[in-house]
Amino acid sequence: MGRASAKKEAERPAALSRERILDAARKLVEREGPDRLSMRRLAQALDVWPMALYRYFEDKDALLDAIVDRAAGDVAPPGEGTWREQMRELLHGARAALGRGGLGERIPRAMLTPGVLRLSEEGLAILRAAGFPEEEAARAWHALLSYTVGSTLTGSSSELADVSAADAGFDYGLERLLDGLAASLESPAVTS
Amino acid sequence: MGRASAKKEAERPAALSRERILDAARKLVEREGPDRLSMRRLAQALDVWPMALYRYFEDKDALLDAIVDRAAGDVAPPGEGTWREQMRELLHGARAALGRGGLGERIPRAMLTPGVLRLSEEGLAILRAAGFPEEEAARAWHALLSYTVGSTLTGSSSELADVSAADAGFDYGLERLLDGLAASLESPAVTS
DNA sequence: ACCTGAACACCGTTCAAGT
DNA sequence: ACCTGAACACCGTTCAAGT
Repeated sequence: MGRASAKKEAERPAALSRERILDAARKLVEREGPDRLSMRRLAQALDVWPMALYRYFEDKDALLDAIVDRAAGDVAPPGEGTWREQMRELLHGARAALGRGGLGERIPRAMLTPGVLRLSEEGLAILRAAGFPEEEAARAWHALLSYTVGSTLTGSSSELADVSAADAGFDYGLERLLDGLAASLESPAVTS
Repeated sequence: MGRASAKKEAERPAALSRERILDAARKLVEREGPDRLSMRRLAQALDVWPMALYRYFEDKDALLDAIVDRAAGDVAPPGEGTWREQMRELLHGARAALGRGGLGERIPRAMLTPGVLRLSEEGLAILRAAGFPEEEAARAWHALLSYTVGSTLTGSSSELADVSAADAGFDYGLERLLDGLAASLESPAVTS
């Protein structure tokens, strides 16, 4: 960084960086949809040749993983409240972050990136604090995340074009799932 | 069909048809994954030029919709039993059918195809028979389908490579969701 | 170290024929 | 009616330079 002071500011269009590439990629995905994201188009948006991107990301999959990573990492940690309130808050955040541009379907691939791991840790912590034994907390989190990811896909479907209807649909199922989890917390099953 | 008897059987490699194309496409997706399905490769597998396929499907999306349509249509209708047993059976079938080759993420697009509509009708019928009012049945089905679709994605993730573990994970969340729905059936909420 | 060019091996799809 | 060819406008990515 800055090994010799540039003669003039803005002489070069700002050096490339993971950060700058991810910002541009996100913008492109949000504006034109995930199908329109190509390395070539992204490079063009950054006024750079396509191959320049490969110095920062191994390939397109790595770039998409990084987008999901950052989106998940940006989900706000829940505030004070009961475990149900906290879980609701966390998953609403996740749904909003992953819904943009069909990122949900890429979650499985990116499960082990820092951002997604942090999100999962947050979810697990809520469940542990609620009293779920470790193993059941893991299963409960998996169920909640699966439901949320599934909802980002089916929720953008044609019959639920209405955003608030989609939200209400998500909340209905989430409350039922939380009800079921709460019941299992009160009277644990003998097995499983 | 057969406007003049062919001089010899197997003189021509069997005429193209939607059925034959779909069979080949399914085989390709199951064997090599959905990313490997291209119109060109599919045409090659059928020993035909790429453009021949376009006489049977408007474009690649239409072909993929048809694959999902047929997969959903092939899900066995549930047998006798309680509504929970029937729903379990239906969704296990759906999960198996959609899990093959990442078809789940294409469900939203194909929501209005006959096969997926039939599947939804089956699910709604179970819920209506269980006593859910029409509107709540629709929401419950949406939740159950979202969870199932989400599970086909997250279930194939790295940490759950073990199939039986993935199945157990799916069942855990499904039972919790069914518990929650059953509870709502017994004591309906004032609103929602 | 970082970016450029050209090239390779693919895509989906249009359009104008062939039979 | 059904399939062929060639072509167009794209892809992701490798490789060998340039500065």
